[in-house]
Amino acid sequence: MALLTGTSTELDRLRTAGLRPTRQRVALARLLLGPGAHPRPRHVTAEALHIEAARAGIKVSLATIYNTLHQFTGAGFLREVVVDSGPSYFDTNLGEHHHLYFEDTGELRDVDAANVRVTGLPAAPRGTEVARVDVVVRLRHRKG
Amino acid sequence: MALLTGTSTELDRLRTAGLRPTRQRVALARLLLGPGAHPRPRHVTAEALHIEAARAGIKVSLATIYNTLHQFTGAGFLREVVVDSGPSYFDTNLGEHHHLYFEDTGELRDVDAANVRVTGLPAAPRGTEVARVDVVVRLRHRKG
DNA sequence: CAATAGTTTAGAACTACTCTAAATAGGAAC
DNA sequence: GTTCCTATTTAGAGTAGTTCTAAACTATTG
Repeated sequence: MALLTGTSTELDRLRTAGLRPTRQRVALARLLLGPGAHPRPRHVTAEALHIEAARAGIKVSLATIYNTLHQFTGAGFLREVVVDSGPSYFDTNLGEHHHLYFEDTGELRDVDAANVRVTGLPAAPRGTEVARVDVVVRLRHRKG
Repeated sequence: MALLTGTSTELDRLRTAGLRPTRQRVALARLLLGPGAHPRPRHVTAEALHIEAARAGIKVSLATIYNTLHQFTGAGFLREVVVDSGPSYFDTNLGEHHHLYFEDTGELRDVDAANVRVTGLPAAPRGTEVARVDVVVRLRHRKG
């Protein structure tokens, strides 16, 4: 009874994405994508997720954390965000959005793209298409 | 005579910025910022600059390349751009501008900000100010 | 030109990942 | 269930990009 409690939403999502629902993947999917897991949207680093998983009693190596984060990104469950050197963030917010980046703390906050309009950008050059337009508002502690 | 040829513009810029005009810094300033050095704007990585300097007969260690790039950035001679994991780019374009990023090749191209308008962004939260708004258009090879 | 403080350097160290090859574990077939 | 096969996981080595350290060097001041 204990093993199969809870919805198997995550299990189904994994299977649909062609990912075998292993213990590690299911557990990480619950942590990141499960209902009421953490307040979302979240911006998690591999290192942070590794620690969080360990605290939750999930035994998973760092290599698997990286593999899984990339597989989830490929499957469209997450979005990778790089704003500066240092670790990548994986964002659970899949909607169109941009970011507020606090340079002093490294904190990343979402900005719904619904209200934001970017005009005057050039057309995509021949042979290319726009994958995404990222807007990052870099904030620093007000001086003075 | 040979040692002091050329304008000493770079030398003065360094001094004004409080940077002692050492052989290495002057040589790198000429490569990056000097008139007619390379077509500009440029997006150079530390590694690429190290190789370029070596080819130009400038003996400079990689550590100094990194130090100098950061000092130049601090002095406002360069701007650091991070678009994905991998090396940082240092941009000689100091005007307001955004970037086209070719995901397949890693190429970075400037977009003059004069024509671009970004509206609907939230105000900077209390105690912070906007350091910069970066727009990155991510391009990929058109599929299909 | 000597003193001194800022610079440079080689090489070690470090961070954030990725790879490798062996062990493990889903899941289909019986 | 048991067997088999392949996907997955893992520890640990390896790598890229960058920073640190402590000693050697050099631009400037007196």
